[in-house]
Amino acid sequence: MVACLSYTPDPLPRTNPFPCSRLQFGSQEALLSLNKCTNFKHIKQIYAKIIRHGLSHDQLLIRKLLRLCSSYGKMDFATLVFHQIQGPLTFTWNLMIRYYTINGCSQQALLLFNLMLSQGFPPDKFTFPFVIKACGAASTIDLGKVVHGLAIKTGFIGDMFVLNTLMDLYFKCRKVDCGCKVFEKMRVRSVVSWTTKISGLVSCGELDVARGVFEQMPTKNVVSWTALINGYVRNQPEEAFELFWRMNIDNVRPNEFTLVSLLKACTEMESLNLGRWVHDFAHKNGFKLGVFLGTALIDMYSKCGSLEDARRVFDKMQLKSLATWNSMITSLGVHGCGEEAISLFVEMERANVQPDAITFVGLLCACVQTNNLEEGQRLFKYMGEHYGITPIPEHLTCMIELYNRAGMLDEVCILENAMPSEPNDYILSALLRASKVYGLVNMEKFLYRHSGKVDSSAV
DNA sequence: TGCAGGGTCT
Repeated sequence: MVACLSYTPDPLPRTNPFPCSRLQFGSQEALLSLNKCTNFKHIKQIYAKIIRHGLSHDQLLIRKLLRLCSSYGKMDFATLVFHQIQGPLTFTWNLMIRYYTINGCSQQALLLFNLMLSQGFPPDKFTFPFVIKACGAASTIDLGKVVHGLAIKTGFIGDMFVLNTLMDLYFKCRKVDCGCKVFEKMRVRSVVSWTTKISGLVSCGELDVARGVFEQMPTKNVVSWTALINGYVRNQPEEAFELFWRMNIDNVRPNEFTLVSLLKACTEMESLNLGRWVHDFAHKNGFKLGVFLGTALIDMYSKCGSLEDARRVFDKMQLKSLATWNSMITSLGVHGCGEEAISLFVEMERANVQPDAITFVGLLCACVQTNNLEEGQRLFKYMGEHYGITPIPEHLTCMIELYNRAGMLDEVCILENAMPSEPNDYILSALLRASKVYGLVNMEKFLYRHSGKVDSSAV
């Protein structure tokens, strides 16, 4: 968390180290160069040039640079650049807070806000939504309440963006009453205010209340329709489609978000025909096969039983995200195509896509499906040694299952070292299966050591 | 510079 802020870069020159340079490189040229940047190395070169030509005081230029660093996920370099600015404007502080949150560094965002205040830089109406979002991302409702108080004290609480973000924070932290209170106190409400309340209630499990709020909404747009549709996907997928038809009658055009929700509903219903209909609808209505829609289609086809269609979508996708690769690898694995799953993983590595823990869940599941202990052991080792990925319960469940099937219960016990303090139900089930089959006394002891939930009669 | 809805996991 403190990594970015405690990062101590080599000192950079604050003045032009090449005052006699004859090169013509002003702010305009620097901006043009930044606009043409295609890789991070290029950004660093331009920054060096900015320093050399004494342009580092130009905050417009620096903000552009920070935005590029953020888009490349290079927040360590952005931190270095930011701390070279003498007297950053509130605008620039705001952007840094926002970029930290976007890049998953919400703690750094909050630390930077604290630094901003302690150095006497005044927050403005833009600062608060960014900071409140950081509180939400860091799940710190207590700090969120402090920021709420500060927004009141500084007079920015009347801003609709601040109120909408606050409401969202309270709902995301399951403080339904506080979220509703913010909504009630709003003098003016936008479609975003209403939609924030609807989606907030839907995550808090208050679907009926959310429906009531939706019906009261003066103006509905595609986001509000999709928020409600999404609420029905898991437990009442048919109702999600009913709402979709109603939305069409109301002449609200669905977007990619809507179709992804519908595909999830198809998956819940295990309806390949309906899934094909959504795919066809997307095609006929000119939707591009983007990463979200494409990945949702792969998942739907796979879970509805058509691995061939899933693979066809995967091959057709021009742009693939990590989730896309993971979805296809998992699909191959659960359909018993273990070798193909591993081949696709090799292809993924060749494409320079960095795998994550979920990739290895898919791969290890593929090994379980095909009873391939040797490959499972190799991948489990490779995951840690090559990628530094720490095993999560899903990996351990697969490994226990593999060792269990091979009758290697001593190996199961070795996994104890990697076991979380409170193994989840999947792990306990896998261990129980192992214990039940082989009736090992040691296993019973092991289970008792890790959970008070297990009844000895079940073993 | 801003606020709402989406994909991969035993």
